[in-house]
Parts: sequence; structure tokens; C-alpha cells
Amino acid sequence: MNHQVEEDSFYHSLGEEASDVDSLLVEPQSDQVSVSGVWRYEEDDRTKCIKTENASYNLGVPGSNRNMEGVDTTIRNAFDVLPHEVGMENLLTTNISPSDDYLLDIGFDHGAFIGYVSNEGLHARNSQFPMKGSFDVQNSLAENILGIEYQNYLLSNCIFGTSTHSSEPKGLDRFEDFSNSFIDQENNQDTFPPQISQNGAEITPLCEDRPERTSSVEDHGGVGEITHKRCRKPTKRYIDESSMLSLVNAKKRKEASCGSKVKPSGDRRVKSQTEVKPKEKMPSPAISFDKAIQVPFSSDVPTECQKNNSPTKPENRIENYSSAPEGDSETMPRSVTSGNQRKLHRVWTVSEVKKLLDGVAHFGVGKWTHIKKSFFSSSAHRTPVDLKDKWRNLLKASHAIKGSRIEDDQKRSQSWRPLPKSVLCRVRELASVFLYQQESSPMISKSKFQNNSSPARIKSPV
DNA sequence: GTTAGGG
DNA sequence: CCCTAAC
Repeated sequence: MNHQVEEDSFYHSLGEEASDVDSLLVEPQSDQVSVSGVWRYEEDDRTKCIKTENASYNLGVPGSNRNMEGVDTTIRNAFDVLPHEVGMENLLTTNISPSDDYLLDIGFDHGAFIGYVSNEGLHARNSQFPMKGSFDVQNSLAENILGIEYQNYLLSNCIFGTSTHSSEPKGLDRFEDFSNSFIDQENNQDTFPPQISQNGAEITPLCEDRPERTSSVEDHGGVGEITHKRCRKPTKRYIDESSMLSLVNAKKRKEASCGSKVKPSGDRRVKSQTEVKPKEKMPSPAISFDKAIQVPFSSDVPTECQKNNSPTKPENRIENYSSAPEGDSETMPRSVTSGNQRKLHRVWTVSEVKKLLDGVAHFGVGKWTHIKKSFFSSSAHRTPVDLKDKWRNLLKASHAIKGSRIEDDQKRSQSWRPLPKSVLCRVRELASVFLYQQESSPMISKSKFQNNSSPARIKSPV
């Protein structure tokens, strides 16, 4: 069935010329009618192939006669060079017909297109086919089918072919250069074949015994003096930075034994500094920057400055003090470990705790971002996580109170924090309420909080 | 991005 | 307060 259809279309498209190739198509031997037929055509009447090729592609280039002699070797080379399917395709398109329609008609949809391109490469080599032609096709291919990969491929391999000589179509030597480069890729069995084999699955691989290579990396390495040159030697600066980076990383890892993820900490701590140098691409720029700051041998900047008033980030500091007046006791037991700057430890003021409780009463436990946004929007240093932590601590404290005698606990609590008893009581209240709500029906309670902020009813006198 | 929980 | 996992 397929055979019949293909043959019909084949004859139809060929018209009169079909009689020339008639003998070739008489006995299709497999499902791949077109392939075998075409192949046999090429095998049987090589002269015709040559004729066809020269007639259609003879563009008046002086050296085109060479094809007459060189075809045999050309074909062989092509076969030697190209991995199975591709080789087939190339030969097909090269020798049989200059017309795409023909190929499409006999069912080479994808294959024909791709083969056409590679085929151009062959032409460029053998008959000094005008380079522009081949490049147009290649570009279209790059856009349409193989995309970036192929573009890279072209860039890495044909770059010198295009860069300087494209404007001089007469310089044969230069064309030779270019085309040789192109063929060299094929000699190295570039990254194409696998993909093509996917598309043109219908085509019978004639050179199956040819080892198939799939690793493009190897291939490029083989091709590439150019690529070699490119990634030759890192700059001194790069070396310095990377070594420093590794040093810092090692140190950091030693400090924090479980350091698989260094990013967040550095990110958070030195966010502002990261912004200062957004340009450099480093795995963890913040850290290296820190190190870079510390390293200077004789600078008196770091510790002294940090201790007094303007450490790394003036904004934060200002923020800190601006929020200070609000609280009654803003002690500043900051950690001056110059290396990894810990976030400034700010004691939670009573007013802050109250705000937090209000927030919890309003939004519910766990809505830390909501609470932060509406109750702590002014104080930038209190993150939702901080609120959560504080709530946890409060909970602990309140629980402790609940557990044992009040005087004792009050004494103890006052010893470590000047938290009024009322606050702790309220914490306990809230905790119990939300615990109850969560236990009973978490979904309902949650949605209730979200919608009308009903938990406000819990609000007890502050 | 947020939250919970261990440290 | 930090860090991480889980969502």
C-alpha cells in the first residue's frame, strides 16, 4: 500500500524524468521504498547522478568540473564520514535530485529537509557552492529545527568561515577553508546524527556498523582547537577570586558543620552588600565579599567601626535606633564576630510583644506574615520568622508559668526577661484558645480568621 | 515565599 | 537568631 502510494507520487512529481530512473524503482525491496530506490539509483547510474548534480548546481564556479572526477571519492567519503542515517540522507539529496519537492513527495518530510542542509555542506566542499546559499539554509535550520545547539555548533566550528570571507564569493581557497571546516565537523561525527535519526526514523541505516557516538562533548573537544583556545586560561583575577572563595567556603564549612546550603545565610546577612556588587558572578558573592573586607591587613575599619556606630549597613543601624525609643529596654548585646555577621540581636520590648499578641489575636497563630505586615510594618528588623520564634518563646514562658507556682515563675521570668505577668497570661490565653481551635477544626477556624478576623473576640484587655 | 521546628 | 525541611 505504502509502496504504491509512494511510487505514484513519485512518478507524478517526476513527470518525464521519471522514465530515466524508472529502472531503479521497479522493485522496491522493503518498506523503505524510497530510500532503497534512491540508493540504488545512485549506485547503478552514477553518471546520471553526476549529471544531475552538475546540471542543477553548476553555477559557473570554475572548479566545478572536479566533481566529475571526484564524485566517486566524494560519495565514498561521505559514507565514510557520515553516520548511518545521515549519510544516507546526504547521499540521497546530493545525488538524486536538486529539488526538495521531489524528496518531499517520496516521503522524506523531515529527513529531506535536514539532509538538504548537510547536503549543502557537501556541495560547498565539492563544487564550491556559493557559500551564501549554504549559510542561508544553515541559518534557517538553526532557527527551525535544532535551535541553539546547532547555532553553537556552527559558531564553534565555522566561525572563521563566516567572519571574514563571506563577502568574497570568488576566493576558492577561502571557500575551501570554510567547507573543510564544515566537513571536518562531519568527520568528527558531530552532534547532528542522533537528532536526525530521530526525525528520519523511516530511513534505513545502511552503515549500521558504523559506531554511533552520542556524546557531543567529546565531539566538540575533538573538533575544537577553537574551543580549546577559548577556554584556555582563567584570568588572574578569576583565580584569585575562586581561590579565596574556596578558602572562605572551607572555613565556613568548618564552622557550621552542616553547611550544604550557604546561600540563605549569606544572602540574608549581607543582602545590601550583595547589591553593591551585582555584577560579578560568584556562587556566593556575599561571603567572598565579607572575606574581602576582612582580609585587609592593616585596616582599622572593621571591628572598631562596628562597635561604635556605623558598621556595615548604616540603614540597619538607623532602623535599629529608630525602633529603640519605642521599647523600654533596648540592650544591645550584639555579636561582634566580625566574620559572619549575625543579625543584630534585638531584645524584644514589651510593646513589641504586645503588638505580637495583638497580631496573633487578630490573625491567628501562624499568620506571621500577615501579622508582620499589619503590626510590624514599621519595624523592618522583625521578620515573620522572628515573630514566630518570639511567639514560640512566649509560649514556652507561659507554659512554664502555668506549670509551677506563679511567684517562682514570675521571679524567673523577670530574671531573664522583663515580661509583665499580664502579657504572659495573655499569651497563655491565646495559646489555649488557638490550640483548642486548631484541635477542634483547623480548617474552619483558619478560614474564619482569614475572612472576618473573628479571633479578635479573644482579645483580652492589655 | 511561608511556616514549622531543631539548634 | 540561624538553618533547614516541608509545603
